[in-house]
Amino acid sequence: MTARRPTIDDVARLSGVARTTVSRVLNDGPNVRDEVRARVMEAVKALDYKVNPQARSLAGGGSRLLGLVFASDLESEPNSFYHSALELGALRGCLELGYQLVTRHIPLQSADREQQVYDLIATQRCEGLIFTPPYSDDAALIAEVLRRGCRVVSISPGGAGRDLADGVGMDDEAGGYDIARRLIELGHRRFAFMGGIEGHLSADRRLDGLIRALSEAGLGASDLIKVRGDFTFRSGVELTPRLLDDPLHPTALVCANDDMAAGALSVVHGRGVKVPQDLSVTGFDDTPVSAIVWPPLTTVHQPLKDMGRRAVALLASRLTGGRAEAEPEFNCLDHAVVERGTAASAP
Amino acid sequence: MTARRPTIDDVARLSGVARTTVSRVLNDGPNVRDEVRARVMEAVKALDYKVNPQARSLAGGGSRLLGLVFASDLESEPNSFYHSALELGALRGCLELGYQLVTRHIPLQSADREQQVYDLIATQRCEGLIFTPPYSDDAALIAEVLRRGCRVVSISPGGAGRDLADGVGMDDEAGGYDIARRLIELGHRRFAFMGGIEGHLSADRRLDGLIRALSEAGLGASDLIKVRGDFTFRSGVELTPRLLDDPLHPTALVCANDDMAAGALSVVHGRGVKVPQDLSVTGFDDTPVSAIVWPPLTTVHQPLKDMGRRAVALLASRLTGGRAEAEPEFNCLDHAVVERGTAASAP
DNA sequence: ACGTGAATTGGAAGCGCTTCCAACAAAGGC
DNA sequence: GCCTTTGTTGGAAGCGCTTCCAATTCACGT
Repeated sequence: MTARRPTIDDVARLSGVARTTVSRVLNDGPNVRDEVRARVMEAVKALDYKVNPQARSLAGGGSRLLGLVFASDLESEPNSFYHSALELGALRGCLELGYQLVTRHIPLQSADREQQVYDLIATQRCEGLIFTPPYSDDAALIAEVLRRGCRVVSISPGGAGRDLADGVGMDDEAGGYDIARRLIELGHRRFAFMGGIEGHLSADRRLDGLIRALSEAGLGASDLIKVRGDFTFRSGVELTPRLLDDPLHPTALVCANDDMAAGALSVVHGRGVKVPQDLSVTGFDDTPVSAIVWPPLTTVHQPLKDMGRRAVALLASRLTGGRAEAEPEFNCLDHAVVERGTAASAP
Repeated sequence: MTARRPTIDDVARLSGVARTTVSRVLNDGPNVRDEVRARVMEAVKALDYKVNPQARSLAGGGSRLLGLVFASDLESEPNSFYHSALELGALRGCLELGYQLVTRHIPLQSADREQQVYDLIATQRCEGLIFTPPYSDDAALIAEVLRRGCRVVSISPGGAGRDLADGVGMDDEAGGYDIARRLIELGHRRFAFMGGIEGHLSADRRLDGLIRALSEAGLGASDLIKVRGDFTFRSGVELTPRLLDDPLHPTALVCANDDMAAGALSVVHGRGVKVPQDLSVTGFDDTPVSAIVWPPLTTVHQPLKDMGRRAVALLASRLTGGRAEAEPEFNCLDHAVVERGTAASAP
C-alpha cells in the first residue's frame, strides 16, 4: 500500500480533461464550462486531492514572499502574545498555501519607518504585506504600498484603510456591547472603561459598543467614567486608583485588553477590594494572561491565530486566486465572551 | 535591475562544475574533493545563493512532513505560551527548510496515545517527530518510533531519551544554579523551591542547580524547603501559603516556571508581604507572564522559539544532511538570567 | 604498461504545478 | 456562406532542485 498522494494528473485523468483545465478550475480561472468545472471538482473530492503548495509555488513564478509588519519595538516586548499569535496563524497559513513569511517590527518612532516598509517590497520583493494596528489605519501608507504593486491586508483596520485593502478582524463594537450586556444582566449600573491610546480605532470601537449597551439599558454618560491607557500592564496599574477613587464608585471595570485588566487586578488586590464580589473586572482578547491572573479573567475572545491565517489566505486569493481586482473585503471573525472568574453580580 | 535570485545553475557555472556537484556540496554529500567543495562554497558566498526550499522539497521526494507532539490537552490550555513559542519556532524552521508541520496535542491520559503517535507516521506519513516533555522522556516510545523509520528530536529530554535521539534544550541545572547564585549574592540564606510534577526531569534539574549553588555557599538541606506543583498558576496560588508559614521563613522563593511564580506573587500581595523588599521571587522560562505581573518577574530566559527551530533543523539534517546515521547529539541553547523587579537584597 | 575497483564528476529525467501558445468549437457580422 | 471574434480546451515548456546512472579519473597491484 504505497498510498502516494494523488497529483493533478490523477485528477485530470479521472475527470477526463487536460491538466491545464484542472489547474484553471483550482485557481478560479476563467473560461471553463460549468459542467466541466463540476466534473473536475467531483474528481478532486473523490480522490481527496490537495494541491502541492511547493510545486505550485515553484511553477508560479514570483517570490511568494509575504511580509508581516508590526509597529512594536521588538526589544521592548520580545514575548508579546499578541504578536506571537498573529505570526503563528500567518505562518500556518503560509505553510498551507506555499508562501514564505518575513516578520518585521518597525517602531512607530523610526524616522524612516515608511522607507523600511518600502524596502520590504523593493529589496525583499514581498508580494503582499500584512499590516497590524496602527499601521493598518494609515491610509496614506497603504495607498502607497498598493501603488507600488504590492498587495495589502489590514489587521483590525479602523478607518480609511478599510476601503483601500482587504481587512481581517472581529466586530469590536459588538465585542464591547456583548461584554457590557453581560455585566448589565448581572445588575451593574455604574461603569468604568479603560481604553487604549488615542487614535487606536479598533479599541475605540469597543467603547462604542459599551456605550450602546448602556444606553439600551437606560444608562448614560453620567454612569460611565473613562480613562486612556496604552495597553500595557503598567498603565493598568497606574490608572486604576483614579477609577477606584472616583465619586461614581463603579462596580464594573471594562478594560480594552487583558494586560491592562491584569494591571487593574493587581492594584485592586492590594487595596483589599474583592473581585468579583465587590468589583467586576473584564479584559479583552483572551490572551494567556487571562488564565494566569487571579481570579481568572472574564474576557472577550479575539481569534488572533485565525486572523493571521485569514490574512494570508486573503493575500493569496489576491495573488493567484480569482480575486485579483475584486473590491476590498473585510473578513469579520467570530468573537465570544469567555466567562471566567472576574465578573459576578453587582454588590 | 531584474535582480532574479541566483539558482543552483548560476553557482555551478561560476564554480565551473556540474549542477549535480553543487547539490552534493549543499547537502553534505560524500565524494567531493575538498578543493571542489571549497570552490563551490566560494561561489555560493559570492552570489549570496540560498537554496529554494520549495524546489528542493519537490525534487527530494518523501512527504517532507514533520510532526510536533504535545502532551497537553488543547481544550484545557488553548493559549499556552509555551506551546505557541515552540510551534512558532518550529514553523519558522519549516518554512526556511521547506518542510510541512503538523502539530498534535495528545493528552497523556488518552488510552491510545501511543497509537495516535504511530498514526502520525503511518497515516500522515511524517518523516520526523518532535517530542515535548514528558513524551521526550519516554524511551520506549522513542525507540518504537525510530524502529518504524521515523526520525525523532526530543525537547528538553531528561533521561534515557537523550541517548536514543537528538535533543534540544537548555542546561536546566545551570539555569537553576545561576538564579540561585544571583540570590545568594544578594544575601539570601533561606530558600524555598516550588518544583514541577514528579518525573518531570528537566524541572528537577533546575532544583539540582539550586542545591549546588547552596552547597557552594556553605548552605545545606536545612536552609531549603521544597514543594511540588504542576506548573500552573493555580498550583502556585495553592502552595505558597505553606511556604510562607514555614518556620524556616525563606527570604527567596525560586519557582520552576513563571506561571507558578505569578501565582505565588498574587498570594504574597494578598498578605501584604512586599516584593522584593520582604521576599524575592523568581520564575523560570521568561514567558510573557513575567512582564505582566507586578513587579515584573526576575526569571531565567529559556529560548523556546530557538528550540523549536533547532529541533526542525536537527530533523532536517538527519533526513537530508550528512547526519543520517550520526550519533545522537544534544543541542544545548544559551539561557540567561533576566533581572526584572522581583529579586533584591535579602531583608 | 595494463587491468581493476573506488572515488569523483556530469548528464538527464522528473518531482507537481502554472502558463504561454496553439487548436478548435461556437457564435455572430457582413 | 465565409471571416472574425469570443470562449474553451489541450500540448508542452520550464520553475529549481535531487537523484539515478553512466562516464571519467585516479591509485594501485601485478
